[in-house]
Amino acid sequence: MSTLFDVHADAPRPRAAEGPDALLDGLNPQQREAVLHTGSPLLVVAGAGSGKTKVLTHRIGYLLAARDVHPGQVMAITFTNKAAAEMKERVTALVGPRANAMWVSTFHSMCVRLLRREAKQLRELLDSDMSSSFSIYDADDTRRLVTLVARDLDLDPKRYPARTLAAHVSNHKNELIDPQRAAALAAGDLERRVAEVYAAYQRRLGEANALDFDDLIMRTVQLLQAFPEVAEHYRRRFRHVLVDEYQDTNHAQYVLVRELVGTEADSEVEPSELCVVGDADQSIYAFRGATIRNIVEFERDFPNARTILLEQNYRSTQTILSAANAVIARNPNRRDKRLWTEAGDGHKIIGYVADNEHDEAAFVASEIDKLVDSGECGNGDIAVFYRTNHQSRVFEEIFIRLGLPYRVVGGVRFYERREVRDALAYLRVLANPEDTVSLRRILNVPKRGIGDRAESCVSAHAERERVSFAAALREAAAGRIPELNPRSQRAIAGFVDLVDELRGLVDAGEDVAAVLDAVLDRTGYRAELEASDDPQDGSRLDNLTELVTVAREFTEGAGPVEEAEEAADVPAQDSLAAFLERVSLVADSDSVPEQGEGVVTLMTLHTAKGLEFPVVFCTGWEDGVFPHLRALSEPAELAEERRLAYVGITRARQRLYLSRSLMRSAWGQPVTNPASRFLDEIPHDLLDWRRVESERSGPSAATTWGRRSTGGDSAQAGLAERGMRTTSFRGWRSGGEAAAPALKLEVGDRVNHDKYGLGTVVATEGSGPRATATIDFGSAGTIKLMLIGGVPLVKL
DNA sequence: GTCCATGACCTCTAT
DNA sequence: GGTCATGGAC
Repeated sequence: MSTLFDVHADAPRPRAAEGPDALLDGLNPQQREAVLHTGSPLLVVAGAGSGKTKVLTHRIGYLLAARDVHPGQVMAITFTNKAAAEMKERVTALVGPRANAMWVSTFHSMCVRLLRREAKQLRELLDSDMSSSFSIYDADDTRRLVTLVARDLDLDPKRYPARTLAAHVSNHKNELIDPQRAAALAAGDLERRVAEVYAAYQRRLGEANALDFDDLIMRTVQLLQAFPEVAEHYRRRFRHVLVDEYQDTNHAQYVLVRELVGTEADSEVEPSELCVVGDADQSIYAFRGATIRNIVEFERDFPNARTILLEQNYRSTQTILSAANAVIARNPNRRDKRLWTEAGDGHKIIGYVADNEHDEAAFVASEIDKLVDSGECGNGDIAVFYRTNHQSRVFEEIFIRLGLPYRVVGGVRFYERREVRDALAYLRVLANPEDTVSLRRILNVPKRGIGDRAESCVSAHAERERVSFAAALREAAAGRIPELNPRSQRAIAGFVDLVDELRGLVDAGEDVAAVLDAVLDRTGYRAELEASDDPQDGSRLDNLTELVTVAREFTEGAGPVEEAEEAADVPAQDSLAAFLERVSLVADSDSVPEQGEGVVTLMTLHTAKGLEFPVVFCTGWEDGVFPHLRALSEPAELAEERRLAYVGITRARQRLYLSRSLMRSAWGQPVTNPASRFLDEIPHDLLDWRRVESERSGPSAATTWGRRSTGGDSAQAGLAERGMRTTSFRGWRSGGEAAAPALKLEVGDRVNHDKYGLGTVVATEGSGPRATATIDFGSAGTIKLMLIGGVPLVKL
């Protein structure tokens, strides 16, 4: 979690102090050309591991050091906070602290920043009372609001599930289609319904003073287009626009970039210099609207554009690159690109066929153990990848059992946990009283006697009187809704008073952590969890404590300082808004552990993009799992899965393991899957199969073996078609282990662990099968272990 | 109004 | 194997 709010302002000696040419040292000819290129739009096609971040940061450094560009004229856009923070840090290392005046941020936070600055125009554009403290709705909020809207429109939730409706609305927004045009374009029944929902949903968002993720981009584009003087202001200011991961942009983001840069036709201002970096082979977000078109057609979109290809790889061994090249070469219609390295062949790729997913996890665990024991690498050098989040479970189980420190990135995310969302909903209501979705979420949480009946009564009143839900709630509290029974009225009055009281704290200038703490206390939320005997509520409590800590770090940390230059943009009391914005826009990859943390990192292939590890275990190579079942029949989706394979393989620096399982349980049912077609696409001499068939299991193993041994032919066929997870969320997933605690420990007990040696118990938590102990093993570190059977630990 | 049993659908990936 | 929406009992 700490990486989230870290800002490293402390620069050693800026490289630029040695003169601008020092910024060109150590670059290969193509990289150097990309840094030096001046004037016309530039596309850097950067293969995996080809030093694209280096090019971006050195280019910015060179602009500042040699081309007399002021940092305030530079805007750099990425997709994750982590990437933005890294870029800022590296530029700072090159040119010193003046780099702080640059806008380096994600698409989404850049848009939030712009929209908050231009709140007046935004109000005009939306013709609503939208204030600069608008809420940001994520996928879950969006789904809830769509559910309300669909209910209002009397749509059958079976025929028109909220998820489907929300997905269609999202697609429209990514294509910059407004509700009117959606209605005009609608052909079938579904599309007409979607258009209706879209219109009503946008109206409700406006009333709630909220924007969803897609709106952040779409509204920014609309604002720049509707107010040319605003667009011109930004064009005059940002003479250099740089975009990372350009292959992941969707249509709206593409238009946004064009609006920011401007064209010759925008008479007054010369277009700004544009530099985009990307790799079509690593485009894996088509499902959320990203279109490869943007990178493929760059030269058509921006006449005079220059393209530079980076193919030399500085990350992996040639063996790994050859495997990656061979797989990606199967994709049709791609620009040929072959990664190469001077690093030599290195180790062979190790393959393993497991009997089931537990066997696969055990193999991974034992290999990790061997590698770490041999001293070849530490746990922090190792990553385990899988296609879908739920596959992490078996790895977690065995890692916990063995006391192997790990962290799962993503999955059931911290900010998606019920208790965390509840707490944040309170904060959002305090920051934005009109936030209907959040208001309705907390109305009866914890239970205070405001049931469905009372809620729909208030909601109906709001509709009838054409006032907001928040206003109707006040009416209700004042007894002006006759349909409401006195008991409900009292309960609502109590709730309104509670919220007012809490808002008083915000107005009095209390910091976010203090407000959050008060929320948890005065609502009784904390007390309810403390009183509960459900073991899950223990970790809920921990998560809330963690959230308070995050809030405190945010207040004390660099949050506001980082934006010193821009501080005047946002009213001071909006540290609350700033905090909410930050937690709304975090990405999974923002919480990837640092190598120094010494934990094995588990994550999906999607989250792995942009990262690298000395040792990579890529698991679940089975048709139906990876490539995913839903991609098998769809060539475009299969191509995207293949790019995902390419991404996974190219994350590895030294050692790569590929594994699959003959059998795995899905939805509680055992399923057998054939080998992934992508395995056959890897030249056989690059692979060293540690185990190919089951010695124990039955017929399915034989057929799978047969398929593997005729790999060459089927390839043709294929062508035709903080410590552990607990840093940010203490407590593990529920369910699973049934074993009783192997031993009872108390603080102060001395123990001996097979692997970590002697230690002292410093804390214990939970009971029964969930009992854990945090143990200080001295030089081996402080580690939290589950005390279930099988843990190699004895009490002394 | 709250609690609990049932069943659908599910998990693909995520700012 | 989990979550969430729904419906009936109290």
